[in-house]
Amino acid sequence: MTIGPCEERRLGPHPIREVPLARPKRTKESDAGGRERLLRAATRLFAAKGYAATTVRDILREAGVTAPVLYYHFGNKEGVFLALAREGVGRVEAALQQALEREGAAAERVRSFCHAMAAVRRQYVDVAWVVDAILSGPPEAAPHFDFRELAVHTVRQLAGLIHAGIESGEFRDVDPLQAALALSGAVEITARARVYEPLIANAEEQLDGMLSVILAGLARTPA
Amino acid sequence: MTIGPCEERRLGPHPIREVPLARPKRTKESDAGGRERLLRAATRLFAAKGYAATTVRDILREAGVTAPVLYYHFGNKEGVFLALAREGVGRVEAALQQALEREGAAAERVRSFCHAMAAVRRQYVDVAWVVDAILSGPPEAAPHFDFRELAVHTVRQLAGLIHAGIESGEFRDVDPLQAALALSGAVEITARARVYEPLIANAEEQLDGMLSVILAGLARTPA
DNA sequence: GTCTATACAATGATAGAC
DNA sequence: GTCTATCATTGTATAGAC
Repeated sequence: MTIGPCEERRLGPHPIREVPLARPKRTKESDAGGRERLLRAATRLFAAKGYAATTVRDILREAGVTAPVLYYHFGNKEGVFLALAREGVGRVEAALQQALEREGAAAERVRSFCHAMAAVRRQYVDVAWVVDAILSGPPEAAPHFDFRELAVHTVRQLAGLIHAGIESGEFRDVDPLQAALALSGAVEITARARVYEPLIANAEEQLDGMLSVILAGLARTPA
Repeated sequence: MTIGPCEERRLGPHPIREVPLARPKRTKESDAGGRERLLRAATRLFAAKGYAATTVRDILREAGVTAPVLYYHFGNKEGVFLALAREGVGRVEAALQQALEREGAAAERVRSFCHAMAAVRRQYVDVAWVVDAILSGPPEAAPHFDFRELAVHTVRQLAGLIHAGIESGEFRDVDPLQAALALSGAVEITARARVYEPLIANAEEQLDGMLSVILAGLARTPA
């Protein structure tokens, strides 16, 4: 392999050019106050480009407000993210709690819990991976935020459902945690459906198929 | 809920302070040339902080070289990432090809393929999700790189193994693709073991357990 | 192939008026 | 609560010597 200077396209300093920041485009019908608008804009942008790659100016332009509005409500860029993450976690918890309260056979309860996980994860994948990314490394420049706790708690709840199914004799005597992790894996794949795009036409349907495969392995009576 | 100014810690401009860039710390025993050193440093940093949050200066300091070395070899920051991603993909392909060539019962072949996937994913999770993140959004500031193709190809290979198991009568007549996706999910969970830390003591062992659960659902003869 | 020195745009954040 | 104007710092990238 030859060694030599890289000949690929060289760019001038800072390739990402921005439209000259003119008057923020606040359309007449836009309703919500600055706080809400900022939160929504930030969610869209963090999702599309990630936390670090999204600049404060990006958020301002997208929200149609000016800098002091952001700093007034959230203190700084990190504050925007934290507010947004907290809100997201709240909704996830609510959705899962609701799914947990459903009645029925263990297999059905597991199924609807997993679908709820997938739905909520699909809605917040992007926020999720941003938080995750921030958490995974060393604590440098990292907004401290407990997202792992939510993930772990969710798997535990799922394991609880499986444990109940074993107790009732509906499931074989497997390790509930391992089964719960396997099911979470299916949910995870669904949430990342974009990556497997050519393989997954209908994510919800595909998830149901995966759940069937795994639940067959849990059932006491062979399929 | 009251609305008011955010009172959380305000920071001066640019909280992340850098040590005044002095002479790069190139220890005497450091062997490799600039190219290798840069690649290794960038991998570590992208892994810890993500692509966007890692600055060229970070990479230079970590590698112990100066700016022109980077621009000579890779053209720009993106070039460093692409070089590193290409190298990673190459290794993944090699590892999986090797696992694919193993002989034995279908269940065993599936198992070792999944373990290879996990091993290689665990080694490159960070690069993987950086690429993934870059790919998922709209094509803004996105180095064009085909990582999805690798993921899809891998699932297809796994589905092939399962299909063979069905043909030979070892597995039930399930949808090979759904089974392959479910197995990929287990691998994915293992690769993200950090997130589920309190639940996963030994990732490899846990993966084996998950595979057992799923393979039980595939087996023709009940467990 | 690697160094010193530096250009200059974009960044996060603030002051102070209204 | 929101605006205009602006700051200091960081960011990517280059010129030119060796």
